[in-house]
Amino acid sequence: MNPNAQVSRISKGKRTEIRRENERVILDAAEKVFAEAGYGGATMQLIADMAGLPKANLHYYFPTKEALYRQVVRNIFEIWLHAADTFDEAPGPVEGIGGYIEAKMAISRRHPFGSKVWASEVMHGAPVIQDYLETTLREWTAGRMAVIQRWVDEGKMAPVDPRHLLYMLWAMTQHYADFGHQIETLNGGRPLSDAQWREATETVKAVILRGIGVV
Amino acid sequence: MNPNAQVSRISKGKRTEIRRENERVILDAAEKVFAEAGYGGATMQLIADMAGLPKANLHYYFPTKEALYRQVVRNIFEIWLHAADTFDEAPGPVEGIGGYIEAKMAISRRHPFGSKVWASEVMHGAPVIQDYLETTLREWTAGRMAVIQRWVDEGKMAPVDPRHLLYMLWAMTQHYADFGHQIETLNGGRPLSDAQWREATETVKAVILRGIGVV
DNA sequence: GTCTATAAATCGATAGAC
DNA sequence: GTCTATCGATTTATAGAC
Repeated sequence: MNPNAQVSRISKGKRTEIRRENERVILDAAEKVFAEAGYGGATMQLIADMAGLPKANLHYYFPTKEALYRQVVRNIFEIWLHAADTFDEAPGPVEGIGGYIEAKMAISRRHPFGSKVWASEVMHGAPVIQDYLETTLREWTAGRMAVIQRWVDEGKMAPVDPRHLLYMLWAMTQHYADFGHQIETLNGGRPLSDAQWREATETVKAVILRGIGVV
Repeated sequence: MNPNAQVSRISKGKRTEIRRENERVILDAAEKVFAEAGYGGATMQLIADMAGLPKANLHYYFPTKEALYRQVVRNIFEIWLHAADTFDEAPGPVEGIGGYIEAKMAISRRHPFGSKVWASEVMHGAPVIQDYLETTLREWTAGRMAVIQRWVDEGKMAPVDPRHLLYMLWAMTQHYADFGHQIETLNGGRPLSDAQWREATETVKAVILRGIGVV
C-alpha cells in the first residue's frame, strides 16, 4: 500500500479547503488561549484541546508556537488598521472622531481576545510585531495626526495635540476589551448589556466631542 | 559544629533586617520580570539573576512562584488605592478630577512595571486578586462615583455617567504605562521627556475638564 | 541564612505508523 | 492529512552540605 494513497483520493481543492478550515479553527482557539493565559502561559496542548485536534496537528499547520502566535497578532493588527476608514472620509471631527470611537468600541466588543493579545504583545515590548510598529503603525498614525491637525487649523475643533488625542481614543476604547473582566466584576459579575455598551459608547463620545470643542 | 551557629552569631534584629532587605530586592526584580515576560514567561531563574541571588534563596523567602507574584500584585494595588486622596478633599471637579489625572499620570511614569503587572493580571481574568476586585475595588469605586454624582447634582459639572468617567480616567492614565513601549516607538524610539510627559498630562486634563463642562 | 545539585513534572517539537 | 508515543530541554521546587 502506498502511504500517499490519500493524495490521490482527495483532490487538490479539497485539501486546500481542509487546510483553510483547520487553520481557522486553530487560529480561533489560539487567539482565545493566548488572550487568557498569555504567550508563556499558553500551551500547544491547551490550544489543541480548545480546537478539538491532536497536538501534533497544530505543528503540521504551524511549524512552531511562535509562528502560530505571530499569525494571531497579525490578524488583529489588520482589524485595527481598517477601523479608521471613517476618519478619512469624514467632513469634520464630529463625524470623523465620533465615528472612530463607535468603530473602535464595536471592535472591543466583537474581538475582546484579539485586543488582549495585542495589548499583551505591546506590554511585553512587542517582540514579534516591533517592525509593524515602526513602519505601518507609524505611517498610519502620522496620516491621522495630519487629518486632525488640518481640522484644528481650519477652526473645526479646539487646538488639541493630535498625538495625545489619538492615544486617548485608543486607551478608552480598548480599555473596554482589555479590562473587560474588571468592568464585568464591577457590573455585578455580569457582562455589559446592549444598553450598557450603548451608554459607554455615548459617554465616551460625549466627553471627547465636548472636550475637543465641537458640541 | 552546630549548623545553627549563625543564629547565635547574628541577632534577631539583624536577621529581620536582612530578611526585609532581601524581600525588597526580590520583589523589585520580580515586578520587572513579571511585567516584561508575563507570569508564564517569567522564571524564578530570571528573577534570581535580576536580584543577584541564587534561585533557591527566592524559595527561602517566598514559598512558591505564585506567592511571590501575589505579593507583587498586592503592592501595586495599594499604590492605586492611595492615588485618589485628591478626590475626597477637593471642593469640586476641577481640583478633584484634575488632581486625580495628575496623580495617576505620575504613577504611570514612576511605576510602569507595576501598572503592567496589574493590567496583565486583570486581562487574564484576575486569577489572583479577584477577591480584591469584588470587595476593596468595588467599595472604592462606589465611593468615588458618589462624589462625582454629587458634583453633577450640585451643577458643578455636566451630567456625565460617573462610572464610565472613572473608566475613561483609568484607561487614559494607565495607557501611558501599559502601552509605553508603543508610545516610545512612535516617539522615534525615545522615552517621553519631562516636557512631553507634561504635555501629555495637560492634554488629558484639558480634554477631560472641558469634556465634563468645567472649563 | 546561603548555595549546589537534583528530583519531579511539564512543554515544545518530532518520529513514524496509518 | 491524522494521530500516538516519545525525545530532549526547561522549569518549579526541594534536599542537604556549609
